[in-house]
Amino acid sequence: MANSKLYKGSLVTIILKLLNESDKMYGYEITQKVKALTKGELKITEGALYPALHKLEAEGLLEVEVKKVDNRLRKYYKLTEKGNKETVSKLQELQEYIKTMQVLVNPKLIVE
Amino acid sequence: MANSKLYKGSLVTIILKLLNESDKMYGYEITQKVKALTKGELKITEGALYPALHKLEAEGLLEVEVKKVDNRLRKYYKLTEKGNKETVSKLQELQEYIKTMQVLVNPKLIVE
DNA sequence: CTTTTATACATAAGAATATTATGTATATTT
DNA sequence: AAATATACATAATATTCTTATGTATAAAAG
Repeated sequence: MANSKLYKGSLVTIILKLLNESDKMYGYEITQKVKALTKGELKITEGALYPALHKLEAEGLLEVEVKKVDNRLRKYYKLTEKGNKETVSKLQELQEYIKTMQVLVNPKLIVE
Repeated sequence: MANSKLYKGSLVTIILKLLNESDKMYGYEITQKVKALTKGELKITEGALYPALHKLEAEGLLEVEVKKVDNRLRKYYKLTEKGNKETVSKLQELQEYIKTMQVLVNPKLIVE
């Protein structure tokens, strides 16, 4: 997941936001979408993604629908109502994080 | 360290940048400085800070000078030359991270 | 004047998150 | 025919942090 350790902790935010836009997505699709959007800068590994999806489902933030396409399984995930709320919350946290880090790293600027 | 998991991975960047500005600081001073700059939003825990400082020292990014002030020990840390270079690198990574996350989270905006 | 809070270090046990490696299976491209 | 892409999954390990605990001195509060 990129050369930077900063991405640690960001995966759930990314998953939720992508599902928030695309209505429903399957795991492999998420990895490809992230790769494309970031021009290869960020690669979601399967060992991180699938356990994360399972956890979000167990928490009731995602619901699954299994489909067979071209004789292969796809597990489509979509946000529940709870998942939508959590998405908003996670995006706010991201904005807070960015603001706080800019204060720490550019202490001479006042960031509104 | 705040309510958000996003800070995971950011501690080294914070430490290096603060030392880059203040010439030398001791551990407790770092915790107080971060608390003050972020108005209490971010609190560096000792269980995270001290091992991180020891690791940075072991890697040759920091050097230590022990002083006794008011009959109490202080371990002053300052950046080595290698530490200065790493600071620049970590700050670039932070800017990259923020840019990438904004692409993922605001895919309709083009971020330069 | 005694207890609490602040200063200042440290480490160990455990939780959380991700990497790396491995496995299964089908479809497509070389 | 072999390699790559699609699509899922998990186990072992690494990394980072939280929580809890420990030591010790100084200052503030009751």
